[in-house]
Amino acid sequence: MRKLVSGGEINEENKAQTSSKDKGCEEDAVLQVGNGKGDHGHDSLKPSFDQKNLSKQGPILTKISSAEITDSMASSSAKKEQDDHQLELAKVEIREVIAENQRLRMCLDRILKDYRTLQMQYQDVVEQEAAKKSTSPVQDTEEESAELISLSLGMSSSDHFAKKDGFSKMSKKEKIDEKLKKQGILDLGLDCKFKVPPVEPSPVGSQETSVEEIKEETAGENFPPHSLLKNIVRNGDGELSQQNPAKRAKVSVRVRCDTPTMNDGCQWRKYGQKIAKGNPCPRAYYRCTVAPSCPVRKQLQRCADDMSILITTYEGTHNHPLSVSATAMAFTTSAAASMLMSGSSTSGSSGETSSSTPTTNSVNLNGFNFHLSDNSRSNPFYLPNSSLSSSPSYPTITLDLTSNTASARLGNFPPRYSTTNLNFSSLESNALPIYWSNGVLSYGNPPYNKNQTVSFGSHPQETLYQSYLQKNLNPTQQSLPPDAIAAATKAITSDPIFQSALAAALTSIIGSGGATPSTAEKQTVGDKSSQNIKSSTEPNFHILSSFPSTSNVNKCASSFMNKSPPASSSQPAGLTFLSNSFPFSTSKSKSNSPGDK
DNA sequence: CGTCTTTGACCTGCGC
DNA sequence: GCGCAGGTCAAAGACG
Repeated sequence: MRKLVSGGEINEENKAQTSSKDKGCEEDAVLQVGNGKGDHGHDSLKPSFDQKNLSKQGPILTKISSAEITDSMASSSAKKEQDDHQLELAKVEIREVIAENQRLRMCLDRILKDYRTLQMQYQDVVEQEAAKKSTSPVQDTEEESAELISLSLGMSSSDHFAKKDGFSKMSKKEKIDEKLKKQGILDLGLDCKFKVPPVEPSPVGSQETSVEEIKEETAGENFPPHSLLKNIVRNGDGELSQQNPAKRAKVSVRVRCDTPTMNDGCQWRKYGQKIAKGNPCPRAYYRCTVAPSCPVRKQLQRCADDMSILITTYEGTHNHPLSVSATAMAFTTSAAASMLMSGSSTSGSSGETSSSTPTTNSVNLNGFNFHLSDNSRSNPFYLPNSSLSSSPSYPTITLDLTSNTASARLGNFPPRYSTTNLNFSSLESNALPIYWSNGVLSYGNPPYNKNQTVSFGSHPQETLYQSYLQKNLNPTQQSLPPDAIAAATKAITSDPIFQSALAAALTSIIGSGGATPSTAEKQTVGDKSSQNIKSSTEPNFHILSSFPSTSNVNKCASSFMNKSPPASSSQPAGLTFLSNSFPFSTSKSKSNSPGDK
């Protein structure tokens, strides 16, 4: 409106006349042109203004052409359109927020539903247990449990066999825990759950039922809430296995890293630091803070020999959902721990004293050396100058991602064999060094070739979730005959857990492709093909560095976990691992991994 | 002001 | 029983 009477001169004078203190109002007036609203506040200003102009510069008013008026109208209409556009945008945003709200509500509903289901199952188990207490013989349950593998990181074989030896001595909670395990779920620890299809037709009817139920659950879920909630339900008694320090398993990851730490996707809070003997670098202690009650802890320490090597030791089982990147790491460590636990189980049942000579079983699989070493004696299993291995009561597995051939070593590993090299690798060229530099874990010599071919052996269906060591590496043997080695080779390569460990490790490593995490995350699904890793032999591990949503990842992960190895089928098992973000990424977020600041 | 890190003290297990 | 070493706690300070 003001503009209607404002020529160039008027504007100049107007500015001079309107005092500086009214500048804000002036701007408002201009802004409100065309709005048709809110002019009232400036009505007092306008009359005097207009009158002055009219009286003093009346002739100028005549100079205002119709074209100017048209322009003014046009500009006002343009502003109207702008406002309308903004309004539309706001409406769209509101709609999106409403939709998001609905999605979240549905998610919450699902969680609640699962919670209720699990609560009912828990009650059933409690009731069944109470009923069984009076009637069922302990012997049967012992045999059943012996066929199942507890892979909880933090549940050692000693637990298992202690229970086996004295099942009747177990507390009620322990029994429930045991019972839950019998329902077909292997607790892999670190929030990874494997379900165990019955190897043979199980005499226990409930097992089939539970497996079916779980299948049903997972079919419709974006993430495996049954395992999560079960874990939460179990948490109270799950602590039993985790709180006993002598029975906890540890997984160490050695990686070449020039940053203070590596981001494994979890949130950690530092609670202590110590100078360990034999290592000038202090050891830092971290606790998982994703969930308040999460028992998982980790230790960070630089290798005394090579300061560029960062040793991260994980301990415990997450009792909360993990991010995709954290899941990949947890999956790797838990799978490694499962190997460890399988080994521990072997020794636990044997009751045999350990040999005085430390021995090593070395497995080279496409560059990943899994060293199963006996360090139950004073011999440090892995790091001569590090006290990480000096705790003889903690079974520890070390995933070494630093050397030319990335390796994993099982510390405290009880089997008493002479050194056995089991070489599964037909593609030694894939044994490329892994470097952690500038917050990026690189695999192989740069530039990394994404189309690595990885062989994982064959016939995963031949051993069905049995402890390969229990089965093939009998601790009573002091040395392995060639056929035993072959059997062990076959068993290990065909063990799904072992494969999963490798696949997860490779997912972590290859998923980065040497790119920064942000780049990796930016990759679209269309890039999958370039990320796929083709296996020369079945099964194929399709490792995708990028995926749109966690739900897909979890669906896939659960489908993998639910995979029932066909007992006699020759159908190759195609496993797909997904990761939409690289687990080892540096983050500037304070809440992320410590040392990332 | 809340959260996280730092750091000395304390606890526990183990070997002698 | 004592000393050592690893692990944890908790008060104080730093930081955003």
